[in-house]
Amino acid sequence: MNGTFSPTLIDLAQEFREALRLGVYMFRRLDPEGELTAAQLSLLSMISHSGLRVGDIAKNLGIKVPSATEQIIKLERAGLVTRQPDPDDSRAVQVAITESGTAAVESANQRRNAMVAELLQNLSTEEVEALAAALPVISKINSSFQN
Amino acid sequence: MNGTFSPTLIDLAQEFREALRLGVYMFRRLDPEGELTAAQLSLLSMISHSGLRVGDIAKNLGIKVPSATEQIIKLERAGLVTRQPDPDDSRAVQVAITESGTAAVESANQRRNAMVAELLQNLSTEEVEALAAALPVISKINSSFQN
DNA sequence: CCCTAACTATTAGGCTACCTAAATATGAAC
DNA sequence: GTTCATATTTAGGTAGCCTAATAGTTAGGG
Repeated sequence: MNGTFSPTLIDLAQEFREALRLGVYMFRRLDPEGELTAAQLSLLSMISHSGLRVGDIAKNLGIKVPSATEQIIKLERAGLVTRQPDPDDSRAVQVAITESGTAAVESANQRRNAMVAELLQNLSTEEVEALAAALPVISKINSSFQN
Repeated sequence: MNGTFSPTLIDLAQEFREALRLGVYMFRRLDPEGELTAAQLSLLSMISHSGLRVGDIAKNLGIKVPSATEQIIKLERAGLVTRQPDPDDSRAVQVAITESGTAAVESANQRRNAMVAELLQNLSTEEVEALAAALPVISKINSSFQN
């Protein structure tokens, strides 16, 4: 399964892989003195419009259910989400964001977006355009990865 | 510090941040039944051409020195790198890859690049080009993040 | 010289965010 | 009304970071 791909594609793959690695570090650093960790912000953002069941949260985040439970319990202790049995299926648990959760998301999002925007400011117009054009592609790649 | 950026830049920042989050999961999944973890592969790839000191490795990976030491010790135990005092400066430690380390890097790189290449195959020519154009930009952003 | 300050790496201890396997409880189907 | 499937939690483990403290080495100034 190795000669199957063109050399240029393999090169791009390697470069993409390295970019992913760098991205992991950038994402982590985007969590300064923050009230919310990056993972918590992702979870909260997801349920900010409507509550979801634990399993759905895990699926959307691309993590296993116990990992989602763990995060949710932490957020519940912090008063940022509530957990209530799903009225339609008492096996399931509905997770909803609280007012203070919403406030935390907004402030964290603002601060982080400002941080990122500051980094993006150092780019040339062409670089910004190149980045903007590629982001949907990255999102597409991720979808196809999920299976 | 919030009205400082143009709305489009803020939007891009948000989109970029989400792409980073997706990237974190993709990167993690890129580590199947592998002999090497993603972090180990990055480290080994870095020293595959010439040995480096622990501090340089940490710097290049964007992690702190103790974290690099930890990884290096694991790799040494696995027989993939050697550690020797730097002849020019006995405070420092030269880390070099072993033959079996080189073999591990090659096989892991091949398998992972093939995995990524498979994902990239589903993209159109334009999408591939967009991605290729953006990767250097991402790398640049990361550098400016390092300070 | 030697003493102090600067540097390099390691050790110790801690944390986040994942994971798998097993337990619990509810729902569904025959 | 068992039995099988589904949803979540609990328990225990791991990777990969971090900071603070320690030990050894080098370099510079008096």
